[in-house]
Amino acid sequence: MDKVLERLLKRGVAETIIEAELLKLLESGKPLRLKQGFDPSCPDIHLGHVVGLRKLRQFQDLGHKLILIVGDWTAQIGDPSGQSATRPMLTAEEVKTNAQTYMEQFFKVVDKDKTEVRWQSEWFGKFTLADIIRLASKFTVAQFLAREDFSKRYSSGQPIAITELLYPLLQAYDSVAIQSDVEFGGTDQKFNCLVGREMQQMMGQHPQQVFLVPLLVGTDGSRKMSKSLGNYIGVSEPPAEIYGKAMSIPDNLIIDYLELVTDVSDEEIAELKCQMESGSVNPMDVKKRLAYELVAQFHGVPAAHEAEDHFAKVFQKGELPEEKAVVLNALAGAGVTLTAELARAGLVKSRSEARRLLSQGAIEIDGKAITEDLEMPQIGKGKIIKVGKRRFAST
RNA sequence: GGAGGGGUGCCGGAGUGGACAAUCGGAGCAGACUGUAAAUCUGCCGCCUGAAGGCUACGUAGGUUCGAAUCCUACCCCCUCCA
Repeated sequence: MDKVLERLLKRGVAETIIEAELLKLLESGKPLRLKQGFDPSCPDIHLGHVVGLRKLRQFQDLGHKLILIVGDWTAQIGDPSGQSATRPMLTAEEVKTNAQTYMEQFFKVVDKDKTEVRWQSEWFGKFTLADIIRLASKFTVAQFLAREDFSKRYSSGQPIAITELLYPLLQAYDSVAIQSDVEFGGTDQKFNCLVGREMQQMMGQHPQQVFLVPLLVGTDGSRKMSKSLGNYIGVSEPPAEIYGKAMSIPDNLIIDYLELVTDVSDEEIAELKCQMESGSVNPMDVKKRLAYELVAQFHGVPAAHEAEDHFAKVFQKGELPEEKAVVLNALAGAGVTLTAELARAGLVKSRSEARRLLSQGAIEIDGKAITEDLEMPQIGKGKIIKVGKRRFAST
């Protein structure tokens, strides 16, 4: 196997089905049709998605073509791999704006010129009940119960909606509709992708290969990265935010992140790992490298330098940040207190929260903790206010 | 169609007439310690108020009561088992 292919098929890959066939396809030189789905109910892309998207990019760089499917029909069902069976139906308008947001972020990683966007409604819009029955008739309940998620819920008495059984069928049919050669997804997509293979075979197509990437663990260090768990790093977050969040991940995740979402070479990663284990390097420094790489990837090198400096200054040396986005109104009338102003500016959820933070010594003005709620005119202009660990405002 | 169980705060889950803004656990937030790591310890964890206090909350709507998450009535929703 040549070096490029080896890297493509080995690094940051959980499983390929069937590897030998995929390799043969890649070596044949034929441009492949890569399939990636997009759920329009959740338009924001985070690092967890990036793992797969980077792989797609690597395939594209070898001349293959991505077919991005907007799942405007499956979105109405809700992917059973989460627990939430029911999802609000989206209006056509919402789907459209979500798709736009998604693609803005998507093409930060993926090559737009080698991507074709298709909507499920192109084919499902014409579907009839007869079509659905025909699809469903090819599968059995036993097959679906083989899927871990379903079997678990079934045996523990959790509900499984009929529509959830439909989900894999629809996703599988997408593969038929676009004549997919390789479907991409996280390991939680394995079942759906395999149904796709079967469906294609039934329809007289060559079954697609399946390329599964590992699920990235979120910043909390325990659960998979997801927006709803709040343990994610979004690709369109501001540089300082990405840098800061990266710095807050547990040490044991550093290597995984480097491997899955950066271009740092295997050799270097191995070395860093070795150094961390032997204690010859502070894991924090490796983490800074990671944070830097991430910002550079999504915002460019200059932004990465800036974020690095900012972090070192503000958090390591304890200096105050120069300027911050949130500006409080220092000229508010007498009687307008800091807590009220913080709540108004959206830095805290409520005045109660602000007061709580205050009493815990979590609010600082120019680096000095305060415990009393001051009125804005008392604070004056040009001060830096720090709330908790990472919220800043200025007057 | 029949029988039974249940809907409580972000989640899980106690509570079965007053002491309940609601035990406890998890998540989250903050402080100490640090490397904005982990672990640990401490505090907070509906909203308004400096506080006393008030307001809104235990599926929905009514009712009983001095007083209801707790009792009654109706309605909505969910789950399990049998057919």
